[in-house]
Amino acid sequence: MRGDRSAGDRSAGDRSDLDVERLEPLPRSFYARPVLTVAKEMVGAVVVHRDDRGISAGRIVETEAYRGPEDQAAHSAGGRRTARTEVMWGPPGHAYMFLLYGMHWAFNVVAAGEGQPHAVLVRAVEPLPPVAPLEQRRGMSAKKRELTNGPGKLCAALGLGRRHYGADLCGGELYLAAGEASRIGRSKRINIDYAGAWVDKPWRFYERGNRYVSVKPRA
DNA sequence: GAATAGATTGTCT
DNA sequence: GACAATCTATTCT
Repeated sequence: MRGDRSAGDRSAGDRSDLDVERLEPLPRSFYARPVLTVAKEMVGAVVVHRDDRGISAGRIVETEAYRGPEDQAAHSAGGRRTARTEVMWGPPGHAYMFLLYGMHWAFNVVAAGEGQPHAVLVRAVEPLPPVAPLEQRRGMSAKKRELTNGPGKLCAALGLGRRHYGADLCGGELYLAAGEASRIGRSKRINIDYAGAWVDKPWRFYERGNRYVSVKPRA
């Protein structure tokens, strides 16, 4: 007798009643704040992307803040300003895309103010309906947590890549919409062993108990 | 479930 | 020419 489900049975991860078509972009003022604040408040927000496959969306469940030039883990560490990092030095509310390990794209949001090269990495999202476009791009079912539980995986699923470098998130095909999260956890950032003393900063934020969080947080 | 190796390319030295 | 804010398949237990 499965398949029969009352409202009270609905699991916390079921967002089937959320209508992504009606979500409005967050204003630039959301991004023009300290990067740690933006990173924390992005948990629960929704990434919306429209292209010729239709609409694709995911609810953010994990982020990391990068705060150059002092943060040795950031690509803007030490004041580094090149063609790749240029968008981080500009106004907030734009997309910073970069290629990882020669294969996977990662999606970041530029935060704080112009001249402050700060950004927030989106590490994991929870798929939102319609899930068909995400399943097609990844070649797997939305029932699997592997669909979007990592920076490279979510970009592949949502159709994000190099053409989104520098995209304005306040009025375009790609934006963030407001959303709530309860029980936000905090931990060290992932895979930044090269960053010296900055390795230990608790600048990773995630929704506790959400099955799409990329790795089990260490206590 | 945990550990390991291999893939593959833009960016910077 | 080295290396990277990773993912996947495979091989263990």
